[in-house]
Amino acid sequence: MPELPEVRVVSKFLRNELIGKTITHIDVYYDKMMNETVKEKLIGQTVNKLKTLGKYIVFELTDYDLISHLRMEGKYYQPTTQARSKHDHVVFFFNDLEIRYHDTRKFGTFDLRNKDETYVVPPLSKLGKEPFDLDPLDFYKSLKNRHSPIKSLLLNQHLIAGIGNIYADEILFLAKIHPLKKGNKITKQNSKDIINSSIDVLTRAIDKGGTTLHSFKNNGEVGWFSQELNVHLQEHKPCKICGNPIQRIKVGGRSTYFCKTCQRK
DNA sequence: CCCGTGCCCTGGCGGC
DNA sequence: TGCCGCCAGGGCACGG
Repeated sequence: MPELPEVRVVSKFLRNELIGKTITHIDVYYDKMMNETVKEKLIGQTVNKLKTLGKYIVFELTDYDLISHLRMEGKYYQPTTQARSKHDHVVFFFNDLEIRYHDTRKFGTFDLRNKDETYVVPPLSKLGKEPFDLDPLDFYKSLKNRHSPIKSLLLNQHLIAGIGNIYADEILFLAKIHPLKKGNKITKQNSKDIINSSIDVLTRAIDKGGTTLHSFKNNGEVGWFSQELNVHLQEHKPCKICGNPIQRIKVGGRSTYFCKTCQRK
Protein backbone atom coordinates (compact mmCIF):
# COMPACT_ATOMS: atom_id res chain seq x y z
CA MET A 1 0.00 0.00 0.00
CA PRO A 2 1.40 3.33 -1.01
CA GLU A 3 2.90 5.40 1.78
CA LEU A 4 4.89 8.62 1.45
CA PRO A 5 7.81 7.10 -0.53
CA GLU A 6 5.58 5.34 -3.03
CA VAL A 7 3.43 8.44 -3.43
CA ARG A 8 6.51 10.49 -4.22
CA VAL A 9 7.65 7.94 -6.77
CA VAL A 10 4.23 7.99 -8.43
CA SER A 11 4.18 11.77 -8.39
CA LYS A 12 7.58 11.91 -10.07
CA PHE A 13 6.31 9.67 -12.85
CA LEU A 14 3.20 11.81 -13.30
CA ARG A 15 5.28 15.00 -13.26
CA ASN A 16 7.48 13.70 -16.05
CA GLU A 17 4.48 12.84 -18.17
CA LEU A 18 1.92 15.54 -17.45
CA ILE A 19 3.44 18.96 -16.79
CA GLY A 20 2.14 21.42 -19.34
CA LYS A 21 -0.42 18.96 -20.71
CA THR A 22 -4.12 19.79 -20.96
CA ILE A 23 -6.96 17.42 -20.10
CA THR A 24 -9.08 16.96 -23.20
CA HIS A 25 -11.42 14.22 -22.04
CA ILE A 26 -12.13 11.95 -19.07
CA ASP A 27 -13.88 8.59 -18.88
CA VAL A 28 -15.25 7.64 -15.49
CA TYR A 29 -16.31 4.04 -14.95
CA TYR A 30 -17.08 4.24 -11.24
CA ASP A 31 -19.25 7.24 -10.38
CA LYS A 32 -18.49 7.26 -6.68
CA MET A 33 -14.86 7.97 -7.44
CA MET A 34 -15.48 11.09 -9.53
CA ASN A 35 -18.84 12.74 -10.07
CA GLU A 36 -20.03 14.47 -13.23
CA THR A 37 -19.51 17.99 -11.89
CA VAL A 38 -15.87 17.37 -11.06
CA LYS A 39 -15.28 15.72 -14.40
CA GLU A 40 -16.77 18.70 -16.27
CA LYS A 41 -14.57 21.16 -14.38
CA LEU A 42 -11.44 19.16 -15.20
CA ILE A 43 -11.90 19.30 -18.94
CA GLY A 44 -9.64 21.98 -20.43
CA GLN A 45 -7.47 22.29 -17.30
CA THR A 46 -3.70 22.28 -17.74
CA VAL A 47 -1.37 20.57 -15.27
CA ASN A 48 0.99 23.29 -14.05
CA LYS A 49 2.62 21.53 -11.12
CA LEU A 50 2.53 18.33 -9.09
CA LYS A 51 3.30 18.06 -5.42
CA THR A 52 2.81 15.59 -2.62
CA LEU A 53 1.84 16.06 1.02
CA GLY A 54 2.04 12.93 3.12
CA LYS A 55 0.18 10.34 1.08
CA TYR A 56 -1.71 12.89 -1.00
CA ILE A 57 -0.88 13.95 -4.55
CA VAL A 58 -1.90 17.47 -5.53
CA PHE A 59 -2.33 18.27 -9.22
CA GLU A 60 -2.09 22.05 -9.51
CA LEU A 61 -4.28 22.91 -12.48
CA THR A 62 -5.18 26.16 -14.22
CA ASP A 63 -8.16 26.96 -11.99
CA TYR A 64 -8.32 24.17 -9.45
CA ASP A 65 -6.29 21.76 -7.38
CA LEU A 66 -7.06 18.06 -7.78
CA ILE A 67 -6.22 16.05 -4.67
CA SER A 68 -5.62 12.36 -5.28
CA HIS A 69 -5.25 9.69 -2.61
CA LEU A 70 -4.31 6.15 -3.68
CA ARG A 71 -5.38 4.52 -0.41
CA MET A 72 -4.33 0.86 -0.53
CA GLU A 73 -4.22 -0.15 -4.15
CA GLY A 74 -4.53 2.89 -6.35
CA LYS A 75 -2.05 3.33 -9.17
CA TYR A 76 -1.58 5.38 -12.30
CA TYR A 77 -0.25 3.89 -15.47
CA GLN A 78 0.20 4.60 -19.13
CA PRO A 79 -1.63 1.93 -21.11
CA THR A 80 0.20 -0.01 -23.75
CA THR A 81 -2.94 -1.57 -25.17
CA GLN A 82 -6.51 -0.46 -25.81
CA ALA A 83 -7.94 -3.14 -23.53
CA ARG A 84 -9.28 -1.63 -20.34
CA SER A 85 -8.95 -3.46 -17.05
CA LYS A 86 -12.11 -3.84 -15.02
CA HIS A 87 -10.28 -1.98 -12.27
CA ASP A 88 -9.52 1.09 -14.36
CA HIS A 89 -11.99 3.59 -12.92
CA VAL A 90 -10.87 6.95 -14.28
CA VAL A 91 -9.10 7.49 -17.59
CA PHE A 92 -7.54 10.90 -18.26
CA PHE A 93 -6.95 11.88 -21.87
CA PHE A 94 -4.45 14.57 -22.79
CA ASN A 95 -3.54 15.84 -26.24
CA ASP A 96 -1.07 13.10 -26.96
CA LEU A 97 -1.31 10.62 -24.13
CA GLU A 98 -3.60 8.71 -21.84
CA ILE A 99 -3.21 8.03 -18.11
CA ARG A 100 -5.37 5.50 -16.31
CA TYR A 101 -6.23 5.35 -12.64
CA HIS A 102 -6.46 1.70 -11.56
CA ASP A 103 -7.72 0.67 -8.12
CA THR A 104 -8.73 -2.89 -7.26
CA ARG A 105 -10.53 -1.98 -4.07
CA LYS A 106 -11.99 1.33 -5.19
CA PHE A 107 -10.83 3.03 -2.01
CA GLY A 108 -8.91 5.81 -3.71
CA THR A 109 -10.33 9.34 -3.72
CA PHE A 110 -10.33 12.44 -5.90
CA ASP A 111 -11.15 15.80 -4.33
CA LEU A 112 -11.37 18.93 -6.47
CA ARG A 113 -10.78 22.21 -4.68
CA ASN A 114 -10.78 25.88 -5.56
CA LYS A 115 -7.24 27.14 -5.12
CA ASP A 116 -8.09 29.27 -2.10
CA GLU A 117 -9.67 26.28 -0.38
CA THR A 118 -7.09 23.56 -0.94
CA TYR A 119 -5.30 23.92 2.36
CA VAL A 120 -8.11 25.29 4.51
CA VAL A 121 -10.68 22.54 4.08
CA PRO A 122 -10.34 18.77 4.50
CA PRO A 123 -8.59 16.60 3.69
CA LEU A 124 -5.45 18.77 3.64
CA SER A 125 -6.46 21.29 6.32
CA LYS A 126 -5.94 18.85 9.16
CA LEU A 127 -2.92 17.09 7.74
CA GLY A 128 0.15 17.08 10.00
CA LYS A 129 3.70 17.81 8.86
CA GLU A 130 5.86 15.24 7.12
CA PRO A 131 8.70 13.84 9.27
CA PHE A 132 11.20 15.90 7.24
CA ASP A 133 9.56 19.12 8.44
CA LEU A 134 8.46 18.10 11.90
CA ASP A 135 10.37 19.44 14.91
CA PRO A 136 10.89 16.52 17.34
CA LEU A 137 9.98 18.76 20.25
CA ASP A 138 6.68 19.69 18.60
CA PHE A 139 5.96 16.03 17.94
CA TYR A 140 6.79 15.23 21.55
CA LYS A 141 4.34 17.90 22.73
CA SER A 142 1.58 16.60 20.45
CA LEU A 143 1.90 13.18 22.13
CA LYS A 144 1.82 14.55 25.67
CA ASN A 145 -1.91 14.05 26.29
CA ARG A 146 -2.33 10.96 24.12
CA HIS A 147 -3.21 7.62 25.62
CA SER A 148 -3.13 5.55 22.43
CA PRO A 149 -0.20 3.29 21.58
CA ILE A 150 2.59 5.04 19.66
CA LYS A 151 2.00 2.69 16.71
CA SER A 152 -1.54 4.05 16.31
CA LEU A 153 -0.35 7.63 16.74
CA LEU A 154 2.24 7.19 13.97
CA LEU A 155 -0.62 6.23 11.66
CA ASN A 156 -2.62 9.33 12.63
CA GLN A 157 -2.07 11.66 9.67
CA HIS A 158 -3.13 14.69 11.72
CA LEU A 159 -0.08 14.24 13.95
CA ILE A 160 2.53 13.18 11.39
CA ALA A 161 1.93 12.75 7.67
CA GLY A 162 2.97 10.01 5.30
CA ILE A 163 3.55 6.97 7.52
CA GLY A 164 1.46 3.83 6.95
CA ASN A 165 1.37 0.40 8.50
CA ILE A 166 4.56 -0.93 6.91
CA TYR A 167 6.92 1.94 7.69
CA ALA A 168 5.42 2.51 11.16
CA ASP A 169 6.69 -0.94 12.15
CA GLU A 170 10.09 -0.32 10.58
CA ILE A 171 10.43 3.11 12.19
CA LEU A 172 9.63 1.81 15.69
CA PHE A 173 12.09 -1.03 15.23
CA LEU A 174 14.90 1.37 14.31
CA ALA A 175 13.93 3.68 17.18
CA LYS A 176 13.85 0.67 19.54
CA ILE A 177 10.41 1.58 20.86
CA HIS A 178 7.66 -0.91 21.70
CA PRO A 179 4.59 -0.34 19.50
CA LEU A 180 2.29 -0.42 22.53
CA LYS A 181 4.14 2.32 24.41
CA LYS A 182 1.58 5.04 25.16
CA GLY A 183 1.91 8.44 23.55
CA ASN A 184 2.17 10.21 26.89
CA LYS A 185 5.08 7.94 27.87
CA ILE A 186 7.13 8.88 24.83
CA THR A 187 10.19 10.86 25.95
CA LYS A 188 11.85 13.75 24.16
CA GLN A 189 14.65 11.37 23.20
CA ASN A 190 12.09 8.83 21.91
CA SER A 191 10.54 11.58 19.79
CA LYS A 192 13.92 12.48 18.31
CA ASP A 193 14.62 8.81 17.61
CA ILE A 194 11.24 8.42 15.90
CA ILE A 195 11.70 11.46 13.68
CA ASN A 196 15.26 10.47 12.78
CA SER A 197 14.24 6.88 12.05
CA SER A 198 11.31 8.11 9.98
CA ILE A 199 13.54 10.28 7.84
CA ASP A 200 16.03 7.44 7.48
CA VAL A 201 13.45 4.81 6.48
CA LEU A 202 11.43 7.04 4.17
CA THR A 203 14.48 8.49 2.45
CA ARG A 204 15.93 5.07 1.74
CA ALA A 205 12.56 3.85 0.47
CA ILE A 206 12.24 6.82 -1.88
CA ASP A 207 15.75 6.13 -3.18
CA LYS A 208 14.83 2.52 -3.85
CA GLY A 209 11.70 3.47 -5.75
CA GLY A 210 9.14 2.51 -3.14
CA THR A 211 8.22 -0.71 -1.43
CA THR A 212 6.48 -3.49 -3.22
CA LEU A 213 4.29 -5.66 -1.08
CA HIS A 214 1.01 -7.00 -2.29
CA SER A 215 0.32 -4.54 -4.98
CA PHE A 216 2.46 -1.47 -5.42
CA LYS A 217 3.68 -0.79 -8.88
CA ASN A 218 4.53 2.45 -10.55
CA ASN A 219 3.71 2.38 -14.21
CA GLY A 220 4.54 -1.30 -14.28
CA GLU A 221 7.90 -1.02 -12.58
CA VAL A 222 8.42 -2.89 -9.35
CA GLY A 223 10.11 -1.22 -6.39
CA TRP A 224 12.22 -3.40 -4.15
CA PHE A 225 12.59 -1.86 -0.72
CA SER A 226 10.44 -4.73 0.61
CA GLN A 227 13.55 -6.89 0.54
CA GLU A 228 15.02 -4.74 3.29
CA LEU A 229 12.18 -4.96 5.79
CA ASN A 230 13.44 -5.68 9.30
CA VAL A 231 10.16 -6.58 11.00
CA HIS A 232 7.07 -6.01 8.87
CA LEU A 233 5.73 -9.37 7.60
CA GLN A 234 8.69 -11.08 9.29
CA GLU A 235 6.77 -13.01 11.99
CA HIS A 236 8.81 -15.89 13.53
CA LYS A 237 11.93 -14.86 11.65
CA PRO A 238 14.98 -13.98 13.75
CA CYS A 239 15.46 -10.34 14.65
CA LYS A 240 18.42 -8.99 12.70
CA ILE A 241 19.80 -7.42 15.88
CA CYS A 242 19.26 -9.99 18.63
CA GLY A 243 18.08 -13.14 16.85
CA ASN A 244 14.89 -13.55 18.86
CA PRO A 245 11.75 -14.24 16.83
CA ILE A 246 9.75 -11.30 15.50
CA GLN A 247 6.30 -11.12 17.07
CA ARG A 248 3.01 -10.22 15.49
CA ILE A 249 0.20 -8.53 17.40
CA LYS A 250 -2.83 -6.35 16.67
CA VAL A 251 -2.63 -2.68 17.53
CA GLY A 252 -5.70 -0.58 16.85
CA GLY A 253 -6.92 -3.33 14.54
CA ARG A 254 -3.71 -3.27 12.50
CA SER A 255 -1.18 -6.07 12.17
CA THR A 256 1.97 -5.00 13.97
CA TYR A 257 5.37 -6.67 13.84
CA PHE A 258 8.14 -6.03 16.36
CA CYS A 259 10.97 -7.48 18.41
CA LYS A 260 10.01 -7.64 22.06
CA THR A 261 13.66 -7.78 23.11
CA CYS A 262 14.93 -4.80 21.12
CA GLN A 263 11.84 -2.62 21.41
CA ARG A 264 11.03 -1.45 24.93
CA LYS A 265 8.17 0.28 26.63
C1' DC B 1 -10.84 17.01 22.32
C1' DC B 2 -9.93 12.02 22.40
C1' DC B 3 -10.64 7.20 21.45
C1' DG B 4 -12.67 2.82 19.70
C1' DT B 5 -15.57 0.72 16.20
C1' DG B 6 -17.49 -0.02 11.77
C1' DC B 7 -17.63 0.96 7.03
C1' DC B 8 -16.11 1.19 2.25
C1' DC B 9 -14.28 -2.81 -1.47
C1' DT B 10 -12.30 -6.95 -3.78
C1' DG B 11 -8.80 -10.57 -4.36
C1' DG B 12 -6.59 -14.09 -2.13
C1' DC B 13 -6.21 -17.59 1.04
C1' DG B 14 -7.43 -21.26 4.53
C1' DG B 15 -10.52 -24.78 5.52
C1' DC B 16 -13.39 -28.45 4.29
C1' DT C 1 -11.75 -28.97 -7.37
C1' DG C 2 -14.85 -25.67 -5.75
C1' DC C 3 -17.04 -22.88 -2.65
C1' DC C 4 -17.54 -20.17 1.51
C1' DG C 5 -16.10 -16.91 4.81
C1' DC C 6 -12.77 -14.02 6.46
C1' DC C 7 -8.99 -10.88 6.26
C1' DA C 8 -6.24 -6.86 4.64
C1' DG C 9 -6.18 -1.67 5.40
C1' DG C 10 -6.45 4.58 5.13
C1' DG C 11 -9.36 7.74 6.44
C1' DC C 12 -13.57 9.22 8.10
C1' DA C 13 -18.26 9.21 10.40
C1' DC C 14 -20.19 8.20 14.48
C1' DG C 15 -21.07 7.46 19.40
C1' DG C 16 -19.40 7.40 24.16
